[in-house]
Amino acid sequence: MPEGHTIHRIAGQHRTRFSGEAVSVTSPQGRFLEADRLDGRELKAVEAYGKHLLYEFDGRRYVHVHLGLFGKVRTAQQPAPRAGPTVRMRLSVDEWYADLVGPTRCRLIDGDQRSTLLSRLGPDPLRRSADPHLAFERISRSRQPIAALLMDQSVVAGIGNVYRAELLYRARLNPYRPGSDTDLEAWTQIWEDARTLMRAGVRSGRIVTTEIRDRDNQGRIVRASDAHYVYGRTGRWCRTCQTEIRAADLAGRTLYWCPKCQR
DNA sequence: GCAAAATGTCAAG
DNA sequence: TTGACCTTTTGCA
Repeated sequence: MPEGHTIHRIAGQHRTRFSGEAVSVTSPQGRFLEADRLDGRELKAVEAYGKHLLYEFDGRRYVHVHLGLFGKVRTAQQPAPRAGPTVRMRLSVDEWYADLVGPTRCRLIDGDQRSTLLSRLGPDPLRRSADPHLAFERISRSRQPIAALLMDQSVVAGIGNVYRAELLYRARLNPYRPGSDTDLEAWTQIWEDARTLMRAGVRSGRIVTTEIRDRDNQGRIVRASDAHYVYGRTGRWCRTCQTEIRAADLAGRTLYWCPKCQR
């Protein structure tokens, strides 16, 4: 499920498995009408920016994919099973196929539209060239709660509801503090923490923010409830201070925090 | 078997 | 601020 780490993970896999080849592009569901125009063309590159995924084909044409809340990509070895009516786009090469299901966006765009899209995104902690100061300029001048700013993709690209909650907890920051209360040192710490956690997310394919390993000594995947400090832990006890974890609605999304650790 | 919720975004009012 | 959109999974009868 999709925060920035998921998108970068998919981009990496698809770059390796599909780019540099002539790719069969189809829309079994029929709703990606432009699939025909790309079918059999060479895929030049695959890039992730925040939560956006871009497949570049000849002539600066791009498939822009956004998974939204429910979208998924399934990548596996051939032979591909018959595609059901929910598969918006299928990519196929000799060895691999990938099915895109339930995206909020899947459309063909040109270079100008790509530029417009990228211009609306803040720095992405998963991209080497990202400049955290661009985000700091927005945050330090805003009276919006820091929790809202971290979710604003034009401020920082790629952070979602889980990373937001966990980053604020790890920084011991109250989510309702105005952005303007954040000094550069505090922001730098959050940014570096985001890079660390999100890179680990790209590697493992899951969000683990607690100081545990992805797998225990027997190789079993740790329980999801053990992987987070506050996200999804409403009514349970804070690992650090035993206070009850709170949840509230902020701009239509559920915010989680520890009222004692994050004063 | 169905309702509700989920790691998201945008447009309408 | 609310509703629409897209799909799968979970929890409750």
